[in-house]
Amino acid sequence: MGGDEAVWGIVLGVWASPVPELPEVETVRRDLVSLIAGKKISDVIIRDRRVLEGFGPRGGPRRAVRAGEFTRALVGRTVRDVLRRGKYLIFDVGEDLSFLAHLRMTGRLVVGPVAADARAHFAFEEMSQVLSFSDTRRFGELWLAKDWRRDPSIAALGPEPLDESFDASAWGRDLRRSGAKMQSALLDQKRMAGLGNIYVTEALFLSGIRPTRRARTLKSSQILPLIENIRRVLQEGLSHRGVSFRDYRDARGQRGQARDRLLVYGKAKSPCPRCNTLFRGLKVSGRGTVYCPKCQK
DNA sequence: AGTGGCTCCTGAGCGC
DNA sequence: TGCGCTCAGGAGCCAC
Repeated sequence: MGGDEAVWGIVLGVWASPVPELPEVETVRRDLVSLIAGKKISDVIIRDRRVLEGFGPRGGPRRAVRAGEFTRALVGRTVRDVLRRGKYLIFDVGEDLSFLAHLRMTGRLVVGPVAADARAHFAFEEMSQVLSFSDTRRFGELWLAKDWRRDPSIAALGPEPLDESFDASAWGRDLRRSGAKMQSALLDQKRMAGLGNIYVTEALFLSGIRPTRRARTLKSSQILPLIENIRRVLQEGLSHRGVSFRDYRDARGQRGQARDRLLVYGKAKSPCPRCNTLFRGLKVSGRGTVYCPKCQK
């Protein structure tokens, strides 16, 4: 961890530990397409088999994984493409098979020398560098799917906010029928895929909506601006290659620069740039958020 | 339907 | 200096 990050934690008065969201995962995806698309997998090393098991009820393993099954299924396959749905990465290795990755909180997928802390890594033919999956907190997962669109995690996801086909009016109607608080509503991956705490917090600030505001109390005139602001913060994150506080890195191991663009996230007790009122931090349904008590209603 | 609480895990902050 | 406690958080699942 770099010293500047520690200083930031102190300056902000909050130890923000954000995790990869849509812009960060999309940045990794784009990097991976240029780095490994078309490459043939020559070996898969699983150093920590829990990376394949995931978490089920009471934290137990979600899937039974036979030793070697994952490796045998993938060796000799070519990575045809790398796709993204929400915060999930999908490695297309054939009509009949994909492998999926979720970085959860601290996961990294980096192409380079084998990472010292890699839980797993993939080697490719005619390529000296490997794809390492490192993950300090070990919440991340890798798993196989015959048809990724039918994978239960993927199938449950809501629409992609940056898709051209995103149906704003249907989404708005659905949102305004929900009794959930806005912070929870936007974090719900079934309602919209890809948002996490950072971008939800930023989008609500830009929209003048309190995190605790009930979705069904929004005016219909607030829906389109909200969607525009969600898209704006996601695009801003994307164009600066994601927000790095502590753990996030792109697939080349580089930090993203979008942290400098954040207006509210992690800035509790700082003055609002619009009205100078001090931002307030609070928990909404177990999630930390920050808002301006004057600008956000 | 929404929420709270719990699980996985580890490192940072903090009280003493 | 260092130990032990608390907290954070994505997703899944359960209870209310």
